[in-house]
Amino acid sequence: MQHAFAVVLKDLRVSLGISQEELGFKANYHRTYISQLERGLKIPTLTTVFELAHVLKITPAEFIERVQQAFEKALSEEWTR
Amino acid sequence: MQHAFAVVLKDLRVSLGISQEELGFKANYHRTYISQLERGLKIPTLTTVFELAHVLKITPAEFIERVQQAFEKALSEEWTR
DNA sequence: GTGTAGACTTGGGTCGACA
DNA sequence: CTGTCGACCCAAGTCTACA
Repeated sequence: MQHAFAVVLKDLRVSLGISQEELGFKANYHRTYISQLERGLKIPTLTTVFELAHVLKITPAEFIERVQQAFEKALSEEWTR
Repeated sequence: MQHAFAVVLKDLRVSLGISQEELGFKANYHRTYISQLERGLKIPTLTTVFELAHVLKITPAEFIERVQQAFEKALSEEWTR
């Protein structure tokens, strides 16, 4: 689940063509924290998700939906193994 | 924003007709913590949102969407004052 | 059944430095 | 530009108890 969030976050950031530094700066989070999020080392707070979504130009709900899908996909791949 | 989450959480719980105790039990969180969430004293982690959504029989994305709407509504009411 | 208080542990989030 | 380390602070989440 932390991993699902991590992947989606990185995908969104890369597809915007911005760096971790830039994302961190715009969302008011430390550069190293973004790094930790993208590696699934930390899991954000709801408020953090809202801030990140804002910078990533996506609604929080859409953001979560993608996490959900990535999560379920990971689960189904577990099952079929 | 914490307030928006609080309201939505309480609404969902009440509409299911279950107590804070029961919600806490089913989602594996302490009773008093649910109380704090519903009063906007604490803001949950993403994983917590997922667990709560599960017990509340709603998808995390829908859950967040409702929070979003409650949040924007609160903002617009600020504006028009 | 819920609010609140206080004390406690874990993990979110910061920050500087170096590869 | 990113990963990682280590130290730090504060908020998430627990738990007991009493109104």
